[in-house]
Amino acid sequence: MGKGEHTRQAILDEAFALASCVGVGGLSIGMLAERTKMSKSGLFAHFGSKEELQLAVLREAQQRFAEVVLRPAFRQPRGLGRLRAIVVNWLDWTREANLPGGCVINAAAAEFDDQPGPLRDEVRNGLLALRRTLAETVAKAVAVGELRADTDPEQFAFEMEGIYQVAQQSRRLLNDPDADRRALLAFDRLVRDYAVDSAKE
Amino acid sequence: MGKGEHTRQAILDEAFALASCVGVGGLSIGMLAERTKMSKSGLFAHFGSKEELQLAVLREAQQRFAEVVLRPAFRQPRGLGRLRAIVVNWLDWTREANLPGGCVINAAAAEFDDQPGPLRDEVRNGLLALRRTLAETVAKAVAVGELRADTDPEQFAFEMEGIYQVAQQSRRLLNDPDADRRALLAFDRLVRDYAVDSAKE
DNA sequence: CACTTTATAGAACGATCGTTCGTTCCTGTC
DNA sequence: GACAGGAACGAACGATCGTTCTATAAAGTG
Repeated sequence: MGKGEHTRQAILDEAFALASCVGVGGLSIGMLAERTKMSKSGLFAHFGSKEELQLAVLREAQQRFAEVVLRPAFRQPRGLGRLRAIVVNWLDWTREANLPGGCVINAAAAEFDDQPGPLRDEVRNGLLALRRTLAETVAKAVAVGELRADTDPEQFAFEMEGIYQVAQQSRRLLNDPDADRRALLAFDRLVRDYAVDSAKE
Repeated sequence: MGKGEHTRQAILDEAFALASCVGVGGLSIGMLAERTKMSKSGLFAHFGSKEELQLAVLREAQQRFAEVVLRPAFRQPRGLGRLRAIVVNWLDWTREANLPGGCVINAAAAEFDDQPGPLRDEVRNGLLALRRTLAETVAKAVAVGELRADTDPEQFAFEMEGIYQVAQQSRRLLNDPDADRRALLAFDRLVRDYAVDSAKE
């Protein structure tokens, strides 16, 4: 629509990339104003408070995640193929989205996990929704007959999340070039354990 | 030795607990002085800079981790028993150590993973050392004959770290009461996959 | 007890924080 | 072309940041 929406989005883009480096809590209006070549007050007016800006960044992150990771994967037919597509997209969504400093969501999760308030609620709800989506996708793979009937979808989603997190840490902090390969290895082992083929124990 | 060492340790204790809640980057001299009932300058003199204080907190964390998690586990004979003891201690070391706000190390890892400097180096070296310790423990379980000879100790350590991270997130952010149970389930599955018994494919 | 070293306090520094206010500028409408 | 509304600015606010100084109080040593 108007011009306001446009600059607001431009601010959000920059805030998104900045938060990726310094964390959602590390965002500052001054720094952001400098980067966008705006005045502090002019920028501030678009959000009304710092917390609202941070919330907007978190919502932006979830939206991009859905676009970059989930949506393309959901074009695959239900089953293991779709599940694996999610993992593959997930592992490099920080490259796909503009995230020079790593996954904002995971960083925010560690940052706000014990600081009650709207920010914690936002990231919590987002991650709960992700777990639900993962579990449902697993359940469909069971329904399709590619995973064993006694598979626990939530446990499966739990372990997938773990694989993602350690992959991020290994790649970004430890500079492990094999992080993605290891993550896929772990995922394949997870799938193999629950696959119908190996049902004969 | 003298009194200086004593108050310095008292400051560090408080800083440790505080960092657990607000993160190592979120520490502030003023807040810490208030909590310890000291003057900002008096407290500051013990460290010389904020960064040095933060480094001291990270070193303290690693030391406590070694004391609370690794040392007791290493009283177990080498093999799967020792490995499992590490996991069990690890999963609730935030309760054992004084960490009201969760694992400082993981939070710092997410915080500094793309901010070069001594802080990043410290947490990186600590986590690398942990991976090494885990991998060595796995290797010993192989040597003892409890895990298959083709086990990749680094891959095993990689997956253990993932289990820990998702357990923390599930427990602290998502308030999942089953987090520890799920983590142990994942670990047992990991062990079963590499155990000599299941070598017959 | 005198003396030296160390530990702590207090005040102030410049910088930056988030936020508010009043004004100016731009944009689109009648 | 006058007018209205939203968008951006510049200046300033009080608070807090990390840090530096100087001075006082305490602890350790002969």
